Amino acid sequence: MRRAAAAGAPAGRRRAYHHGNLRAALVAAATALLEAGGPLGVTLRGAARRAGVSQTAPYRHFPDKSALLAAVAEEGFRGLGRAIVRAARPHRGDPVPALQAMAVAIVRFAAAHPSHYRLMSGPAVRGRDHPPLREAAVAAWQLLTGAVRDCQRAGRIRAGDPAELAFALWCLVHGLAVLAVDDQIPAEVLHAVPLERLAEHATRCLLEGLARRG
Amino acid sequence: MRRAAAAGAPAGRRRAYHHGNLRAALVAAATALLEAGGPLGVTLRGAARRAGVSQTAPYRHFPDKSALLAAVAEEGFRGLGRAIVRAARPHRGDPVPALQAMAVAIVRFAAAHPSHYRLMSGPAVRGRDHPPLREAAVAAWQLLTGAVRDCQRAGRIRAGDPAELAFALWCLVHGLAVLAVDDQIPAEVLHAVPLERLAEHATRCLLEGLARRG
DNA sequence: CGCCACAAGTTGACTCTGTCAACATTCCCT
DNA sequence: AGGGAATGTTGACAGAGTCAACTTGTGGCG
Repeated sequence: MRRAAAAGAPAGRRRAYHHGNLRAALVAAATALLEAGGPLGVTLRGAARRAGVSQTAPYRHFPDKSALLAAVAEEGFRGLGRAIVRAARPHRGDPVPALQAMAVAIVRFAAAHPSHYRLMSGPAVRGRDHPPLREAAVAAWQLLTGAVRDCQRAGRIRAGDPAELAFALWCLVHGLAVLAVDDQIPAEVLHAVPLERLAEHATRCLLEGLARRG
Repeated sequence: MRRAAAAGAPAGRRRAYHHGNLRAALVAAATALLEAGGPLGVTLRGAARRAGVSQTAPYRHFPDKSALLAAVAEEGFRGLGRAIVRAARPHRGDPVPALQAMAVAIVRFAAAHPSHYRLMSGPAVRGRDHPPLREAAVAAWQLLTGAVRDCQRAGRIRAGDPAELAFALWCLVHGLAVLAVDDQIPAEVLHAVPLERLAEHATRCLLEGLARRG
């Protein structure tokens, strides 16, 4: 029973054994399932089916289901990081708008990939159990801290531990993203103002509070 | 096979049929499972076992598992509302500290009942599908809006739609709560400042931003 | 060049879950 | 007292995660 050519995985440096990079194919399959059917739609067996292998083949690459989910979430954080960087790029040398653009980008990312964002920030995967995930998440959020530091250097945010100040912004943005993703934003709020405006508005409020106190 | 006395449910007005208020017993059992084993530990059959009935008995009271979870989440929102009210009580006539105390109470509630808070704000139950849940959630958050309105009346927060202003605060607090619950607060932040201080700090920043602009 | 140990994948099974259909029991109202 | 509806049980099904044992392909070593 010969398998009919690898499923188009981008071929890592090491031409893999039987399948041609099953690991990546499984992550891709799980991601597809996630976007299609939400966190509950992701299933080890389903991912295996979609990758064209038997149900237990994934166990050669992931110790259990949560490891697969962690890999998917990790990829998500990488994507989030890219989105943040991309959003900040046009605002070089203008730290406050850059910070604002980053915040909006996070909310936009969540809205564009709700299931993915839910997985990243949800209980299905505890970051502590998966160091690479942890690192990817921290790296993404470090971008915010860096931007806060830039604002401080420009005198647009008061002095203080940038991590702590960025943390407030992080909470705000994450909270908004999570509410959006969980469809918990009251209709009367959302009708009045589109999501991205909400993000701008809220972050502006906080930034005014974070500005140098007179 | 006679059942051995109801399991101590608080006995509603109508002495129930066989079990003695199975519905409430199931919600209690599911809540216990939730607190013990997280969202994944909650199981229809497990709740039934814990309530001392057969696996399919719950279907006489809930159309499916998510309805049970919704009832648990609804109860959670009621508890959250009580906690908020209780926190604000000592600050009558002092709207800003009251608002701050409410914000802290929300974070404290989340930290005290992490799995419960996760369920309330998670994907397991979509509020849209369960009107009572929706209402309980809205009622809890309305408390924040009311407190913002009080602050506006006292001239401590600038004019504007209180729902919209409260929304920013809501995002901030919810984001902090969710991060705490998901164990995603960086250790260096948490070590420096305990959770409740973080809540105070963040809300103060936002409140300063929400104050009358000069 | 041939062989062998190991990595990668498969088969089959077990337990647990949510859910349905059919049946039994108990309560309340007339 | 009796009947209908509310309540609960038994038995079964498919699909999930996971383990043990087996098979197959791969690269390295003699």
